[in-house]
Amino acid sequence: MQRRTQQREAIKKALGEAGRPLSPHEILEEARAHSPGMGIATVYRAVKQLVDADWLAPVEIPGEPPRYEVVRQDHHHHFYCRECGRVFAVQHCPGDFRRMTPRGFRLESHEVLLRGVCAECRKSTP
Amino acid sequence: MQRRTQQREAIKKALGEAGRPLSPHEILEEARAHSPGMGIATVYRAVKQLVDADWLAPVEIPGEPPRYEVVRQDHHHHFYCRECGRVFAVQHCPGDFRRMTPRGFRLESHEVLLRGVCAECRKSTP
DNA sequence: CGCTAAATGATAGCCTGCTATCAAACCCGT
DNA sequence: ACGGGTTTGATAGCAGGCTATCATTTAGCG
Repeated sequence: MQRRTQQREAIKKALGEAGRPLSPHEILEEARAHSPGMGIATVYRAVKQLVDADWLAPVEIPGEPPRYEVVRQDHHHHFYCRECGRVFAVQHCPGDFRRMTPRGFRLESHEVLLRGVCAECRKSTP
Repeated sequence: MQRRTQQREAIKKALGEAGRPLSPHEILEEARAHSPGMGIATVYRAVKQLVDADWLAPVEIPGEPPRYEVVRQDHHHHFYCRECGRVFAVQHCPGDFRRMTPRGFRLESHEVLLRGVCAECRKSTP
């Protein structure tokens, strides 16, 4: 059976507090604040379990390792900052993707990725 | 200076005739029809040159090797068939991404990826 | 407590996509 | 047709992200 370990708690805490999707390495860094000495293997193991348990959802970005965010009900998309590499959730999906789908194709889902510079990076590098 | 070789011509022909973005391995397969015995290294070399020359544009898909399509003027997006893995260009971008951008962020570009099953795969696997 | 199965950390290994290397083949101006 | 620099094909090597392995530590039931 599943045990409640210091490490897994630290990982869940890190993801919950971040408020944005984190990569495995970001998770490791944040979680080490609560549980020093944690190894990367533990992060990968915990992430796999949490995804299987529907507590985490992967956020895929081309050419980047996946980020993971705590699952939420609302439909939303993401913003990728090319300066710091951080990913943020954004609201307001402009639906209307049926019309884009070619005749005869079955549309099952869609992804929107915004790219640019986040507010924090705009300040530091104007 | 740049020579006009059978292989590079075959690669350009394959990409031009495909009418959709191709991965390096797809390019290799198609180009071998025109130039048997071609090696994968030649494909990677040609693709790099053609991208630099603005004749090809990469199409990035999370967790997949990039596809490459002949550059075109119109703004468009892509459809990924989960059955055959082929990528297709689609029209009708639902603009309106300013409204999605968080306050203070600078939006520079956006990507829309539709996922589902293409017409051909719908027929063969209903 | 004491025990046992679960979890951890370190690290070697795997996988995939891509690049470097180099001898052989080829393009093309002369 | 010649010759020299370009291109090619084969393959070894690299990089990054992830998984497997295994001795050690630990949670938590009894």
